[in-house]
Amino acid sequence: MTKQAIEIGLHAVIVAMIGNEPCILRVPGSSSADALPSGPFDPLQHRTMEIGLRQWVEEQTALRLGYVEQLYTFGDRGRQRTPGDSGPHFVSVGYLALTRVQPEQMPALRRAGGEFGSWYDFLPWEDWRAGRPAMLDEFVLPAIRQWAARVDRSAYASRGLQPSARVRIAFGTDGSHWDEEHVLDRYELMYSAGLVAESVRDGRYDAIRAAGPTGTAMEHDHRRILATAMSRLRAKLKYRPVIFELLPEEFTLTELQQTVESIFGRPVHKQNFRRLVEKAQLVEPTGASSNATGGRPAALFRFRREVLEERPAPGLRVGRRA
Amino acid sequence: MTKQAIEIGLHAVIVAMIGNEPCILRVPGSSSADALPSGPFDPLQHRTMEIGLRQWVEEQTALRLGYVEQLYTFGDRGRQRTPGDSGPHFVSVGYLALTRVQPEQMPALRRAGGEFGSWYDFLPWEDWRAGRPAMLDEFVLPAIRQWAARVDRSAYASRGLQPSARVRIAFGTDGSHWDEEHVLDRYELMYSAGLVAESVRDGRYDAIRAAGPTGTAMEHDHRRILATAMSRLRAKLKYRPVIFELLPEEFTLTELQQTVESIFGRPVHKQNFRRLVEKAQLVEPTGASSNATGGRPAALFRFRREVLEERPAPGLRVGRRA
DNA sequence: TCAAAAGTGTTATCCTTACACCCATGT
DNA sequence: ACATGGGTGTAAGGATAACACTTTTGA
Repeated sequence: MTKQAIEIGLHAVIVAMIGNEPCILRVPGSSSADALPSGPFDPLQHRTMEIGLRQWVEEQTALRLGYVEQLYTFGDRGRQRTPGDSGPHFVSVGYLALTRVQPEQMPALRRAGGEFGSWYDFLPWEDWRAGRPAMLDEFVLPAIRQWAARVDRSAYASRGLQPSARVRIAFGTDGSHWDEEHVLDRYELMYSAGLVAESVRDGRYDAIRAAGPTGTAMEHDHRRILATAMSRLRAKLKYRPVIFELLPEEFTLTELQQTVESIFGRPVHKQNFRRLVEKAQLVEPTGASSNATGGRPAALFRFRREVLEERPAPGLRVGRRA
Repeated sequence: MTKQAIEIGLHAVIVAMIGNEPCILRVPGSSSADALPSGPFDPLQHRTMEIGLRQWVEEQTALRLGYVEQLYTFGDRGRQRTPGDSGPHFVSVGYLALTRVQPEQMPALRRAGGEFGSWYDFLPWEDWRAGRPAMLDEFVLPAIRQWAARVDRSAYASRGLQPSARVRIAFGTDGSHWDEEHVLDRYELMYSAGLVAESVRDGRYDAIRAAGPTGTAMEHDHRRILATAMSRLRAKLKYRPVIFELLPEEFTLTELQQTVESIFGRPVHKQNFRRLVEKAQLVEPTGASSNATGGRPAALFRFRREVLEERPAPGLRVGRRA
């Protein structure tokens, strides 16, 4: 066993709702691109990686993290492109973390270099709340189909599905439907097809057409980690009540629905959503109501923590279509 | 950033069917306990950890791995208990891998030190194929309930669910049903309650009653990694056709059903299972039939690889009950 | 002819989806 | 009164779960 000087980096996708927008904390990267907040893991100081992560995030940002979940560990040599191959090597562990932000926390964050921005700035094609994004048909799909047709049956496609089949499933074309959980597949296909700035930067031979409105780039593979986090969170919502980690203590049903819609990136059906919430006994009325929005006042609810003890998989299994 | 000499270990839960038993490859550990096969990750040699894993497994065992999936990364200092706190530290990455074994491969494996054994040797309470295991009511549940009652409302239970609620959900008592996917929760509760040999070995203060038929112990936290792998595989089967990685090219529907039952550790309903397989168009008849079992000959089928291109989540969504 | 396993047909129930209308408040 | 968002009832269709019997072979 050759002993390598390996360093472990922890990268966090820290999600919070700001207004109606699902946002992530971003920091300036060492190049000009944005980066995810990250820190080292020192096994001398912290018993587990999650404890280490919580500590440096809370120290540097004063945010209290709620739900935290490990996403994936990348050991790629290509990740950190040091020219030549000696020197330390990196392994990075991605984490998803949910939190709440008060407006008064923002200036302190900004002084520390961080800032919350909509996650759809980075992956704009994932936002279907106002309908199917035009960029898909105008730019992404034509380009990616062309790429897929070119590499189908090439060495690249030797193992597993043909690229064009992967495109069909990931992007919901030709009879498949758009599945909001396939965020990572879509990002990876776009990367392979040279449709995001990162593929050009990484010098992939396929990167020949990176131009177009394909979102803000990030350092290293941080946008990939973000895509992983979105996939996981969108999936998780359906069987765990983590959505309440993003909401205030009290909220209206419409706020709950809008938060779900923001995360899923698509509208959901109002009546069915409410029936679902009611049947799952996820919330209880506080008795109070809110007239903040300028129509009929809405009843306020709170999360019924007891469901955790009552039901095996208390999530929001919202249906496919709005 | 303090630079630590950290080593990355890759640990593999390599699953294959032998007869009707789901088996994992086990190797002798450095103490007397069994261990999972593992190897170092050297970023100089391998571009990604998965490539590294495939290579040393294939070199050492001559097994060709099919589906491979990363499970979880542990960075615990407590894992490798070097007395004192200097020296190298370890991070271990767990993997699930599926393969097929021919009988003629077994002697070579054994010479290399490895051997396949039923995964239920390690987690016997997970096997409900012949009905609810008696050990649950005779030993596990009384002991674990006693532990839960004792630590409820103690510091241990400060965050999240009360231990007794966790027990209720994980073990399906008091109105909950047994969910075959909760393998990891059950193992972790048993570890905390001191019901497996590992908790005694690790010197946990709760480890006071480790005695009883709670399966073969493993080195370090390998049994925990196995539990993670079982959870993931049982969940995965429901939406990805990975079961076919464990079956021969041609198989009867009963063999398919028995393989699913072995992995899930419970019987499934025959007619509904067949209807499910048919509706999902997962298999096609080869035309041939097999009279190996001593009754009416069974038609042989093969996996229809095309489903991968046709359906978004082609798995075996078998129902809850037999 | 009987044991052993393969293979099928039907129904009740629940869940999902889709539909459109009434209600309470502020301006 | 009207605009704005809050809030509900109902029915069709499909999926799930439960039921028991017939068929084909080898011994």
